[in-house]
Amino acid sequence: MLWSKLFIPTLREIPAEAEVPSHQLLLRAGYIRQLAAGIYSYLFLAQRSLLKIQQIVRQEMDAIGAQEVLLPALHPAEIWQESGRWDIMAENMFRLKDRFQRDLCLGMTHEEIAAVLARGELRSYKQLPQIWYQIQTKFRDEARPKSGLLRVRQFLMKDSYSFDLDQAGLDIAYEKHYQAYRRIFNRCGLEYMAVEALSGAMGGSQSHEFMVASEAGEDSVVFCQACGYSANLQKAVSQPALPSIDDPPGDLKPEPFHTPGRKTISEVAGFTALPETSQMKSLVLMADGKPVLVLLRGDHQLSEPKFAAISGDPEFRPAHPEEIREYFGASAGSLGPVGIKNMTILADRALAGRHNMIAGANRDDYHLRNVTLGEDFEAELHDLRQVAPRDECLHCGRELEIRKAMEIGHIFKLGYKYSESMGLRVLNAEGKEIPPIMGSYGIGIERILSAAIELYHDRDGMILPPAIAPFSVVVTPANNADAAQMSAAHDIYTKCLALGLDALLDDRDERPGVKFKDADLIGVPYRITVGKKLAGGLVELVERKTRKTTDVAAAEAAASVVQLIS
RNA sequence: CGGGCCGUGGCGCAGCCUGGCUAGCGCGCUUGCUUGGGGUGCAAGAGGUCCCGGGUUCAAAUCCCGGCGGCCCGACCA
Repeated sequence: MLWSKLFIPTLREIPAEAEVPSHQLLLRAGYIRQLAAGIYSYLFLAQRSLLKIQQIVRQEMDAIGAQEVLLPALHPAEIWQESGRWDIMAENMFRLKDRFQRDLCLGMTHEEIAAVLARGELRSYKQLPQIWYQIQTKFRDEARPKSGLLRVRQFLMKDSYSFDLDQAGLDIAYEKHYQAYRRIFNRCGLEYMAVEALSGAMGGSQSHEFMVASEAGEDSVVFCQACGYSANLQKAVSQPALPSIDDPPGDLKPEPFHTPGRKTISEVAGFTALPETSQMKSLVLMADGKPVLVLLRGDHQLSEPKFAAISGDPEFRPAHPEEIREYFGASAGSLGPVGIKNMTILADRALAGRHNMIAGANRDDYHLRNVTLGEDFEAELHDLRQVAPRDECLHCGRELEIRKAMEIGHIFKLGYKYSESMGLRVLNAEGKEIPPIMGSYGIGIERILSAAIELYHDRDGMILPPAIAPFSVVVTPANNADAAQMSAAHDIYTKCLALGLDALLDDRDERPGVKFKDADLIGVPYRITVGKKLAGGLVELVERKTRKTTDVAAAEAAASVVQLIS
């Protein structure tokens, strides 16, 4: 295509609202424009790149036998009420009414719709397994859209749904997706990790997230360089770093002492001259309307997802001050497990085997020393803590690393949640009605582009992997006034097209500097510069990523690019 | 939902605190000349409901009240 005819509105300056690199560059390079918070128009370059990504996704989904469909984006409320998610999705779902005042919503995901389609059509085990996928616009009324295309209210998702006769079948569908996702992200040129993840509001048993390490990400991943263990911080497990000092020996009895005004762990640690690892942290949470006392080592943080899973109440909340006073007779800051009989006590495993620790005395401004789990009080032991820096890998002992990351894909073994709630049934070989088992698998299309930009850019612009760049090569005559250069550039451009390259001819009547800057900005992987060396029959082949420049014969230029890309 | 910042030609900003002439600068845009290997130089132009509504005042971009919108932090997040 001829650049002079295209609408590629590049900006010299960074729009004030853009913070993260991908957002800044998408705006500057003329890929996107904002319509409202979390809602963007995709201009020519973005659309071109997104179509390439979608094509890769399609090819790999087709390769595992998945069938492309297109489900509605507009859903009647009843479907979501059946699964119970009409309420669960709360404010995150866009809702509207039709002219008859019937409730509708815009689809934020499609488990329900896929299940409804399946229950109307699937009758026999002979029709299984099935994998249906679509690439479609999703709508989510995010509390806080941010970071350009990273968290938006309308976006493209490849989502697929598998239906199998039994667990073994689901395992196969899951593994197929896992491998297909690896191929997709590899082909898109991304460096990524597949990590263990929580299922969240999706429900289900097993789940992996595909993550790209980036400071712009909103998640944290924990991983082990030695054995390859990796998990979302929400789910990760670890061996905690040892306490800073040994516990006092002996079987000592709890003993109250005055701690005026010392409420936080660090205040009590300072006051007692004992490290935070010697303190017992007491949290009071309300789960299913009942109080639960949670105990952690002083330096540890509660993992809210783990507590939600253990308590069975995803809607749990911290107890209010009045409730704490009612149950403990003291305020937060002086709470502890000794003498507490009126509620469940959960203790983190890091407290097992510890002796003579410091805990609140359930009397304002008093704490107890010499508190020992199993002797002075009883508690259920669970993994309740969030992995912290310096923790060790549970599998191999190596120190774990924690990094910020962005999610680009997520796969779930759903189990029977939707088949049962939505009444999906097929006859098995024995003629008995059974619910199929489901899986659900998603890829954020725009996030692949955003992640690639976050990973690969420099101060001049994007450095897109060739597979997802809007163009593979740009042919740039340095001087439009030079008829020989222009004509040679045209020839090379035509040859590129003939060889199947996505080529762009920068025929704009601009100074060479402008053309070079723009080419760098929009991230075209290769540039063929037709300039003064043409007199000697040579042109320059420049690799965007390395800036490496090679002189090649004008007649060979197009073929050289083909060679580099394949 | 809590906290913070911000709305002034297409973009980046100044002016506002301390109200006052015709709202200014850089970039971009148009035209002409010039230049032609990393955002060329010169000249002449076009382009603004100062987010919206109300109030105070002789006078409001500026002060006050109320909205709307955008960004960031936190909470939330399949």
